Formats: sequence, C-alpha cells, structure tokens
Amino acid sequence: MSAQTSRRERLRQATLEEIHAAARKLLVEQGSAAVTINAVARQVGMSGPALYHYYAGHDELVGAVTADFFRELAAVMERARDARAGAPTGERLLAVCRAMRAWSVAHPAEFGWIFASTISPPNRGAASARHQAALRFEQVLLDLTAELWRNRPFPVPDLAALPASQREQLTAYSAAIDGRLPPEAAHVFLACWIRLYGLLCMEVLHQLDFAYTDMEPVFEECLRDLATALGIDDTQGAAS
Amino acid sequence: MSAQTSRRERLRQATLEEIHAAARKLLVEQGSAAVTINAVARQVGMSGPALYHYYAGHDELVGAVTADFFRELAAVMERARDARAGAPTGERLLAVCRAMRAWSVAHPAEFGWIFASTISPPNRGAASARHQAALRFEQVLLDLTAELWRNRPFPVPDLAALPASQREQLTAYSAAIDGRLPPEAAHVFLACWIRLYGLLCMEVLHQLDFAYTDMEPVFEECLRDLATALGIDDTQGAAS
DNA sequence: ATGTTTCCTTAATGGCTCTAAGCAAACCTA
DNA sequence: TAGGTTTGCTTAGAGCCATTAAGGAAACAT
Repeated sequence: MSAQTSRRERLRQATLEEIHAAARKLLVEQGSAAVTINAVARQVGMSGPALYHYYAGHDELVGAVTADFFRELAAVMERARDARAGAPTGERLLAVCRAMRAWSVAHPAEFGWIFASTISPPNRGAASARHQAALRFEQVLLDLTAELWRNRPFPVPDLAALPASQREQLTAYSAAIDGRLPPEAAHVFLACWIRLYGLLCMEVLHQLDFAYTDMEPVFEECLRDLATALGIDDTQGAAS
Repeated sequence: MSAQTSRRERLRQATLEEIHAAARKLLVEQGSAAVTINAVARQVGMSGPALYHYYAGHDELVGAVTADFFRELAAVMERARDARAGAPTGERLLAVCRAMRAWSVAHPAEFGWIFASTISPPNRGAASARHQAALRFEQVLLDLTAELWRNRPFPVPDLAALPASQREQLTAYSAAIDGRLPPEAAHVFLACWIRLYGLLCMEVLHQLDFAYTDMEPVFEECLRDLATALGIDDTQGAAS
C-alpha cells in the first residue's frame, strides 16, 4: 500500500465513480427499483458479476451511493454556511436550512434514498460510510446551533420539569456531542431538527399533495418558528 | 350479479382475506422485500400465477394491503374518538392522536408501508382503495378539528398576510373540504397535521435514534403544542 | 522472466414477475 | 338434468434479478 496513489488505485477510483454515476442515473431516471446490480453493470459497460469486485452485494452498493448523496447534501449546506462567513450565526443557520431544502427539492429521488430507506444491516454499523456521512450532515446544523448557544443562549425548558426518561436521553446525547450543548439546549436543537427534517420528508415524499403543492411558504413559516425558538431576531427579511 | 352475496362471492372474499393476512405476515416477519407474489401464494397454499386471478400484479396487491392498514389505523382512531363520545372535543382530538401513535408504534412495518412507500401508479388515482382509505383517515382529524372550530374558534393567522401562493392553496383546500374550515383555519389544521405526522414518521422510520429511543415524551410535548395552537385548555392531565 | 494480483469473463443456480395454455369443478340455464 | 359458460386453479416458459464458481488475460512486482 504505497502512500502515493498507484495507477491501479486511480483506475479503480475512476471505475467507482463511474459506477456511482450510473447508479444515480438509473435512480433518477427510472426509480429506485431500476438500480440493480445488472443494470448498473450494463450501464458501465461491464457485465453482471464484475461489480462484485467493487461491492460485496446490492446492499453495499446502495449504501455507498446513499453515502454519496449524504455527502453532497452536507457539502451544499457547508457551502451555504461558508458563503456567509462573516454574517451573524442565526442568518447563516437559516441559509443552511434553505440550502438543505433547495437540494432536497431539486433531488427528490436522492433525498428519498437518504431518508425513506430502511437502513439495511451492512450500512447500520457506526463505521459505515453511510453513518459517517450522516454524522457530518448533522454536524453542520449542530455546529451553528452550538455557536448560537455560545454567543447568545436561546430560551430553554427547565430540565427538572421534563419526564425522567427524556432527561436521561438528553443528558446522554449532550455527552455524545461532547457537551457542546447542555441537555436543555439539546432539547431545543432536537425539537428544531425534528420539525425541519419532518417537514422536508412530508414535502419530498408527497404526503401533503392533497393540500399543498407549493410548499415554499410553508417551509419559510417553519423557519420563522425555528428562528423564534432559537432567539434569532429576523431583522434581515426572509428570502422569498 | 345478485344483491345477495353468492356462495362464490363469499369464497372469493375469504380467499382475499387469506391473501391479505399472508402478505401482512410476511411483511411483519420478514420485511417488505419478502412480500412477493410467489411467497404470498405459497403461504396461502396456491402456486404462483393463481394470485393473478385476484390482483393484476404485485403493485395492486401491495396497494390493497396498504389500504387495509390505512383502514385499520382509521378504525382505531375512530374508536378512540367514539369511546369518549360525551367528552370535550379537544380531549377527544388528543385521544385520537395518541391512538394514532399507539397503532403506529405497535405496527411499524405497516406504518412504513402507509407512509414511506412511493405510491405506485396503479394506486395513485383518486378512485383507488388506497386513496379512499387515506381520505377516511384524514377525515377523523378533520372532523374533530372542524367541530373544535365551530364550538370555540382557535386563533388563526391573517389570511391577507400570507403569501399569495399559500392563500390560493388554502382557499382551494377549504373548498375541497366543503368549507368546513375556512382557509385560515385550514392553515392551522394543516400545520398541526404536518407536525404530528412528521414526528411520527421520524419515530417509526428511526431517524431520531441517534438521540431519542423513547419518543413518548417528545410526542406528548408535540401534543401540548398542538393543544395550545388549537386553543384546547389542557385541564385534564396528559396521560403518561 | 516469473509468479502474483487484479479485473473481468462466462456458466449456472435459484428466485422473482408475469403471460399463455389448458384442465376441472362450480354455476347458470334451458 | 344436459349444455355451455364462468371461475379457480394448474404447469410451462420467457426474461429479469442476485449471487457463486471457475477460469482467462492483462498489469504489476520482483
């Protein structure tokens, strides 16, 4: 294993990229069921079982491609954050949320894989690429929220007033994120996360078509709620 | 076609029930992918293509079973509503929400089919059993909310202050439900619906496992928010 | 120059969806 | 009650899929 990437290694990486691109193309153009080992291999120009030199099976291929999507989404969010490097934290957080929605709406099939997939065993482990990518994704929002908390703590509930079960879970989660948010603040963070993510899922999976087809105003409304909960004074107008 | 159910018809119904039960058993015990035409037929005791006498294909079978789940969920909610026939509307509404969660958590695989499924073309039509069942399901919450609105109108936003797109959509939806809620009230109803359904999806699809494993307190918290939004004074304590 | 590793191939097994062809029992009707 | 028709099933088969096995040829390492 040389430190410098060998020719072989470069070729292999190129092939992997080609495989991922083929899988994504099939997903977007023909839906989830069309992403089969055989179809992907055909698209790439090799036949069938050759793909097993790159992935142990269908589930692993799907996991790798899903991790790609996660990374792409995280990258889009990070870019939105970094594009406003000097701006107030709250403004950056809202921009990140909007970037998240923009990507999700523009890539519904990909978002569907990220969210609606039952996570198959090979991708369940904490070491899996899928999980790593999910962490990075979570991190973007967590970082900004922690920054917000440090700069100007937002209102939090009284920890003692919460049910014991919830208190314990929040304490454990606070520890898991190295105490960057105390349990009470983690409570608010998770509540925001739930509303944001939940709304996006409803939109992308078309659960609200019976009433809403254009969800943009609903999303902005949700964002205003979150801004209030996080003590972001929305002096800059919400983009529309 | 006799008005009285013929012997043939009774047998056919019994077979249909057996098929549905077999499909559900496979779903619950071995997951979504195990529900194949062949496996279901094997379970029922007939072999393969016989099932095509009952359903035109895999999608239609899935749609029929999913509609069953929808109906079962709706029935559970209706029962919760009717068990408190004399009680205040708000209390009944909360009971219905809790019943909805109880069923969903107790039947995650079934809920997954209801929610997380991309709705396949044969089940997309407004006349499909799936859609009918979804309507009945929506109805339970809508009825109670409309009753609430008639008895003691809850606070609503100013329609004129909403974006034009949203205003139009709410007006159309209000008309679609025969004006039982005016557009402003429909706005509040839909906001509640989104939070409730969204949270449930996150829970059942395990999107929050990284922080919460016991979501019961989170759900009760959400319910308190909804009660506030709907002007339900929660004098009776929330069951815990 | 030789042995090893890597990448790919074809062959084959067994499962899946779905169509086609056909048999037998149940039903209606005359 | 004898006739044809409808219904419920069967097996056969085409074409897809995932996955394993066996082997060939090129690239690489020494």
